[in-house]
Amino acid sequence: MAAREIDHRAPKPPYQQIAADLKKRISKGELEPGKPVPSEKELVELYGVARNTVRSALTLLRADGLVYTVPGRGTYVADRSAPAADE
Amino acid sequence: MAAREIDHRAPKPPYQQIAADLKKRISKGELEPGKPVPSEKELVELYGVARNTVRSALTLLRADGLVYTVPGRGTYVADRSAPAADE
DNA sequence: TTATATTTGTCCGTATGTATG
DNA sequence: ACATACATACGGACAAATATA
Repeated sequence: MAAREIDHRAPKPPYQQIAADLKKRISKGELEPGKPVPSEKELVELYGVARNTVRSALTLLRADGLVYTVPGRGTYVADRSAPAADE
Repeated sequence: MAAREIDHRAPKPPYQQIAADLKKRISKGELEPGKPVPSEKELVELYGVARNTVRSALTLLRADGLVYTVPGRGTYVADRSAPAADE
């Protein structure tokens, strides 16, 4: 998988572009429920941004309930049948 | 107002301690709805942490709908009658 | 138990951009 | 143009959780 392009001069900041890209990959089924999203380190290399930027993107996906994270293990695509609204 | 103490060795990380402290001050009425929370710069000096740490705390309060932020102006205590669940 | 590797969690310092007044 | 305040990003560091050897 080639590096995915991030436009640092686009109106949308990189962390939002990355979040949108990952959302698309999830909705397309490229990233399947229960399976891990690439590690932060891999996403850093994939998008060519800093780790904090990747983490900001993942924070958005978590807020949307699209993924969940297990410390020390990784971040996984959430199961649609278990929506995480709030609480 | 003396510096508010943050325990860097406590189980809760500083940004959570700060969020909890600000929540308490809001619930006590020390920080009133519609009125500004201290600026990030002031919170940095008050708690003796980095700006990013203060911002992490404010992000939690925003997620709880307790405060809202206006770029270039400041962060304000939300009005309880207008709860911001999501969207 | 200890050690090591991987991954996420937290924090710091700094730089630059955007919005407001 | 300037000052203030928040937004985003970079890079680096160490801690904590997990898994494996």
